Amino acid sequence: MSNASSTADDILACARSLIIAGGYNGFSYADIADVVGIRKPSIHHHFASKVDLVRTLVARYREEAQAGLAALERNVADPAEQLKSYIAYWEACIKDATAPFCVCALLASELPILPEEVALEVRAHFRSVSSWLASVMERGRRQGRLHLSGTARTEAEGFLATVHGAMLSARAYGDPKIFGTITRPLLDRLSTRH
Amino acid sequence: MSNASSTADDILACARSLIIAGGYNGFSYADIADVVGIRKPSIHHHFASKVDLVRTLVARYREEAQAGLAALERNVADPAEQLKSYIAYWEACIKDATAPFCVCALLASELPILPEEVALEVRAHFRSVSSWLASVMERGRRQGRLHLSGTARTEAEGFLATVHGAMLSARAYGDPKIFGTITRPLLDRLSTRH
DNA sequence: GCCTAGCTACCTTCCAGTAGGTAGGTGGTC
DNA sequence: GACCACCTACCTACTGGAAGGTAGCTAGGC
Repeated sequence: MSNASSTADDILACARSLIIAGGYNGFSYADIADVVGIRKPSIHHHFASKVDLVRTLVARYREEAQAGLAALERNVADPAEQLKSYIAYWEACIKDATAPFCVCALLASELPILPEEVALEVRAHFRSVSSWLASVMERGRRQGRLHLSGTARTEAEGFLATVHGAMLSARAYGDPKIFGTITRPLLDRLSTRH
Repeated sequence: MSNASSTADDILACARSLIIAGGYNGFSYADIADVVGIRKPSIHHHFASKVDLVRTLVARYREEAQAGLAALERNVADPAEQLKSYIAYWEACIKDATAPFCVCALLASELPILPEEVALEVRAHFRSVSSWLASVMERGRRQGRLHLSGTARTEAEGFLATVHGAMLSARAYGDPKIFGTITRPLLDRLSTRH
């Protein structure tokens, strides 16, 4: 194992950024081949089909996301600070434009035409992020660190939706700052010291 | 004029629902031809190119949206009720599944790979809806009918983002009810009688 | 006689995917 | 250590089909 065959990783990384730009039908094997510096059919050596490639890509994205949230749980004690860090992460992604959109949020918008195997992964991502958010909300309320208007679940869904919408607005306006403009009041409203 | 040539309208309507399902690259002329009951090249008689078709489609969508908002201004006096009606409109769209997503919100997610002519229309839609929302927020505050935490502009952007995110969540969970679950607290928070 | 709204037939380009080959490396066995 | 079997990671050449689009025809209406 170790840092073995980086080509497969390069293909995944390239496909990820192409999906972030234009979704499942927004890129081709030829696009990847050009960037990675490999011939088109060689991609099939690493991933049997496009569905296989994207399913793997989303599965890995989900692993990274889970790992990121787990790290947040370990390193940040306060629920309010956890939400702030989550927002700050995306704010940084959008600002430096490396990955200015959640892969699963983008794919979710195309769900009706997505291959079922990919769709399953995308739906699972929404469930796991929203249930993490709900657990943060619940803990924040118990500890008196977050002020919830409704149930933890409702607050979590509203939070996630606003973050996704803020990504979309940042893209639509071509202005990274709008993400912060939208999410800051969201955090303010939840934090107890208002 | 009058109810002339419905074929062009049929093509636009069909393309619209296909775009709502999977975005700009999620449909082809062949798909439209199948549904409309026409041969593929006949579409070119009505729309010179795919870009032309989609640009026309989005322009018409924008006109309808503007007309809808104007009707809301005419028929509903109270700003809080205007927001409620706006939400109710989308809730109905999502529930009966005829057009469960905003055309421009979906296209906005693919902005980086959209033809420039289409991208311009999409960006314009965001600006006009958000400026309408801002004017409703401002009026609501002046009339003491809406309780804003920040500026009218900020509230409008947050409102729009949450609505878009709620559409996405409804799609991701395959559950129309989640749209209401997310947007109801949004309205409650803004309405003065909380 | 011209316009409208279709049609068939065709073009080029691109798409994901396949077939079959090669160069270089690894491990096993006599 | 020579030979062999097998593997990985690519390659070239190609296929069938779908993409958007073009050329040129025809039937019917004002």
